[in-house]
Amino acid sequence: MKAKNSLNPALVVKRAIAIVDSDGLDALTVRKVADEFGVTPMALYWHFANKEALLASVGDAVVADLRMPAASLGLEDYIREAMTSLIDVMRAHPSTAPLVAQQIMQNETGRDLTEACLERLAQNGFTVEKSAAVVHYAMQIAMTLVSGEPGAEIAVKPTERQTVRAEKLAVLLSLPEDRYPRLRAAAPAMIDCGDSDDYYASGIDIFVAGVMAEARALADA
Amino acid sequence: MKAKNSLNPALVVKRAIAIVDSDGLDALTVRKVADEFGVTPMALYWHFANKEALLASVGDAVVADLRMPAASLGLEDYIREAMTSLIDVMRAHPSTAPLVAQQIMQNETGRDLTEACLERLAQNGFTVEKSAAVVHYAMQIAMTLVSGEPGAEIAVKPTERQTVRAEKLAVLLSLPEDRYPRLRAAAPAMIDCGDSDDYYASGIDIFVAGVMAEARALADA
DNA sequence: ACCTGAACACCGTTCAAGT
DNA sequence: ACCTGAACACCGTTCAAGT
Repeated sequence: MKAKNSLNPALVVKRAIAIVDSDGLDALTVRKVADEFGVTPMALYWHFANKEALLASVGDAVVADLRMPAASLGLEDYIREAMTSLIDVMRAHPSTAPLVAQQIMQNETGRDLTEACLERLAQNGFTVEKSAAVVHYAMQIAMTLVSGEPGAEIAVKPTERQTVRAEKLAVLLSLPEDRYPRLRAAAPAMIDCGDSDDYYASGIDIFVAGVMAEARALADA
Repeated sequence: MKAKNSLNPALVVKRAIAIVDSDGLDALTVRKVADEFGVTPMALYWHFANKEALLASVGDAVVADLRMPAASLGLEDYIREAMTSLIDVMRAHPSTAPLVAQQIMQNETGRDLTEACLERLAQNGFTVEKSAAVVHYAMQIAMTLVSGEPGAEIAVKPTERQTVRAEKLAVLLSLPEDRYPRLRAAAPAMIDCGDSDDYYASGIDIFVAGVMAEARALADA
């Protein structure tokens, strides 16, 4: 017989994050969470309206660690810091990245960050539409960088990642050398990005440089 | 009684794409496809090893329309054309974007496009690692731009999109004006990007500008 | 207020059998 | 070669009932 009040939303979310971290997002089922608490699946429905609500709570919990960049920063550094902050939060629990992206506007810090970015973009000549687009790109790109990190294979269980990587590499290396010399040479780098920090820094650099190019174009007009 | 040979991979994939287009990727189930052919779910397993293989075939079928940019183009225009080509292919069947991204290297045109991009990046001083990263970013960003197009709501059935959009807008407009003036002003643009072509052109511009900034940095070194 | 138990309508997939 | 039929191990979720 289980004690009452053994369940509460915060505890459930914590367990859910642990499951997602170890086995991927698809492994997060209502029944599995319930099992780990030694409780009936339906017990969770007292604390969450449905699975969607649980997923939203997971996203919100991960977003909670989001930090605001220093308010004194100019456009370029602010965008860079905002992206870095977002990515850092997602990297802590990579498989939750899609949930974080979906939940960010429901979170106070997420909204404050968005507002601050929109403010800086407006100050630099971006129209409302352009600003909205840039903020949207930033969130989406942060998510894909994390979800699609080569070598991380977020959708696959950690135990099987090595195998999946090896298979992918073998496929690329089986291509004819005369037709795909660059692809074969780049194969290891495409399957595993090597240094994660470099991978993210490079991605952020490209995005920030792109936004600044747009800013210059607007300033010239 | 059903006629034999009523099923073949090409027909099944065509039906699958139709289902995904009208009801989203989650609506694509083995049972639903079978139903539409008036056939047992297990009939599909003669033509496809499993659902994963069916999804791969769907991705491959959509990638098939990918076109190669003119070989004479320089780095900037080539990257732009490659991105545009990828995005155009995905926009034809937006909900399949993740499948396309996953399948692109299994497709001949996809590999040729990748090889050509890697070649041009190498000619412009990009290291193997940097080239691999840029190509990877391009694919991932193309996918998120399409999957995350504001107003498209790929995961939601077309009939419910209007409602979902209205709810999202209401949430943003309920925020306090003194704290979130920019967010409120940008709300309509964030929920619906208005002109899709502008949205994609702007996203491509930012990415290409970012890559060219990197190219200049490498040329200076 | 908080959880159980049985049931329902779904999944993908196996395995043996039909034609 | 191509498909059926029954079965299995999963899902999320409803609804009524227990304490």
